[in-house]
Amino acid sequence: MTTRLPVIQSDVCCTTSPNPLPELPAGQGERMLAVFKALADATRLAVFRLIAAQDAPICACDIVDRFDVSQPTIAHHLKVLRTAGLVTVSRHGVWAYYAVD
Amino acid sequence: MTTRLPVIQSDVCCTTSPNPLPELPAGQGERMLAVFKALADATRLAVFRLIAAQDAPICACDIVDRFDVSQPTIAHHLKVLRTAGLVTVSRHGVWAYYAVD
DNA sequence: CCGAGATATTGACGTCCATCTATGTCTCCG
DNA sequence: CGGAGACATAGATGGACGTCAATATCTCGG
Repeated sequence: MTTRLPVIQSDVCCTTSPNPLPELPAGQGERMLAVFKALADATRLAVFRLIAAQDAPICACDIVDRFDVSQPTIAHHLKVLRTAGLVTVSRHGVWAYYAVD
Repeated sequence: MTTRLPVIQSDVCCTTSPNPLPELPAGQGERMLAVFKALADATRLAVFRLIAAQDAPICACDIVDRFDVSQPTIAHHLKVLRTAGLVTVSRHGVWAYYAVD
């Protein structure tokens, strides 16, 4: 690990000014933040990993069965994952099938 | 996008049972969650991206200068990033230099 | 149509957390 | 040594969010 020391002038912490924060394409910063927020909850991360582990879209009721939280909570988490662009939903009759996007 | 339909039996939402949630090596689930939590804040994500954009470790004071939040808030964010294993700190005298881990 | 069931929405509530001010700790210089 | 400055910590506070119960919406079978 090479440091940038030594510091020649004693009244400044470093000789070279740091690089600026790199710009991101329009909307990409918000997208990235939304993805991290979506996966920053234990339940929601597990829901996403369960969906990602499937070979085919998984029914919402099967997701509800596998967690100890209520059905509205699962529905809320699925909406967050959908808004973040992480999963897609396709409805067939009364059932909703989720898959990774 | 191929769905798993049609459903033959009308009283169940799907014919095959979903795959279980895959197991992760010990501690890896907590680590992954900690990383997502650490990057799930706008300020903290920007701090991390600023550190990652450098060619050499960056001084903490240079980070403070680049954001509109107080010095204790930056110190708090840096501690979260450090705890999540995303950055490392090396002190030289009174200055602290941060780099990606 | 009407009832049953699957999913989504609403509103309330408790907890977590980002932020601040104030203060502590540590290092260096005169 | 003592003061100044860089960074960390402590405590308080306001807002964000995960969760639930209740309810709405939608679809299908009888």
